[in-house]
Amino acid sequence: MSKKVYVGMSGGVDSSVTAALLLQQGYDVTGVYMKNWSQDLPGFTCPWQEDYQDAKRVAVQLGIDFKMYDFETEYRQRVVDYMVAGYQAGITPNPDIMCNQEVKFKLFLDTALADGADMIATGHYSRSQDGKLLTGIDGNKDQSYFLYRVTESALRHSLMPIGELEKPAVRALAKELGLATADKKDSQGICFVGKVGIKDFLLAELGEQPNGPIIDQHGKLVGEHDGALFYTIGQRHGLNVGGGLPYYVVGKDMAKNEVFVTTDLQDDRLWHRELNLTSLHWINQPPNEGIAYKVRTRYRAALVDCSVETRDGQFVVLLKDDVRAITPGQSAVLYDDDVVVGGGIVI
RNA sequence: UGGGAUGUCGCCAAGUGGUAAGGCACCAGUUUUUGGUACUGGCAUUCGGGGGUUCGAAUCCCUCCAUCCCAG
Repeated sequence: MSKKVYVGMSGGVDSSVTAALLLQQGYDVTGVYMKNWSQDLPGFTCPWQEDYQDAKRVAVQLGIDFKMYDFETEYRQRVVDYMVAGYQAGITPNPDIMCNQEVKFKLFLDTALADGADMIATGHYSRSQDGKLLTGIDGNKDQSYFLYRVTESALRHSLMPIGELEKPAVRALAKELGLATADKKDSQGICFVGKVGIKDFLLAELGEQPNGPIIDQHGKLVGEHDGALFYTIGQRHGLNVGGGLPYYVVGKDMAKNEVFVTTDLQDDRLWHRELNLTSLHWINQPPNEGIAYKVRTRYRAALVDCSVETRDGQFVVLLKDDVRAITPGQSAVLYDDDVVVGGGIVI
């Protein structure tokens, strides 16, 4: 009897093709739409119903079973609240990483298994092999960065067939199969952000924030911000201060509600050669000191040569090159060739 | 109150008689399953106000206003 796979179908092309491929490969496929968010926001109408319809349409085309899991409550608690709390604390969290850790590869997996599935599958550009997480073949789309917090056991129950393909091939396949989502524009990870903008979202969640000073590299007051928590390291726009060169955020003092900026691209505060990580997560084995790895400090950023060590009980990544705008709350992911070792959150 | 300097888009800033550079910010779009970055495009009929000279002025003259600095 063929294996029963539950495919997370978001209503996008990637997960549509994922389902189609698994079907071709002989799996007993069931499509599942995860309803994680449905709330409209000021100036934003949540498209979840359309997405649901698109996913269902593809399922019908493929002739597979289809169902919906409602994870709104959990998504709200484990992803959105986490994100909002992070911003309030002055850091810049990555909600999509949390979504994969908590929702897709925990809640969805557990629910699917309890429902009778043998495996789950997602439309990530990444590969899951023997409990290991590998980069996607398409170096341009590789999404393994978002998945470093997934566990080995979850990977053993997960399939990511799209990871073997390049994006154009996925599109072509969707077209060839005549899938309803073939020409659909790529969607965002979190439906409401990207469309609404993180600042507007936080404003809706937290309300107006107290204004505070924007201070440049000479200690000079150059402007006023409308809430330090809205700004992140390396950010250039949104400060509303001009005059010659662009200003980049290099730091914040949440207690004093101050934002520090610089016009000097060589400013020490903008470049780092070391990363201190917390909330470490290793998929199979922890990395070894003295071995060369590569690290990625933000999605789609270039991989940087590095090594690791523990110093005074603190896990440290030593970079071979300076990296710009290292941001607390963001994740650093270690790679050993095309294998994702794991990573942690920047302090 | 004397003496000096300056006033060009929200900010910085070219332009000293020939019909308003550029940068920042901002806005729009592209890239992107976080935030951010980057890229592309848009953005002063007008040069502190009012007179005058001239075919023609932000650029010359007069005057008023504002700001800054040094004196006191």
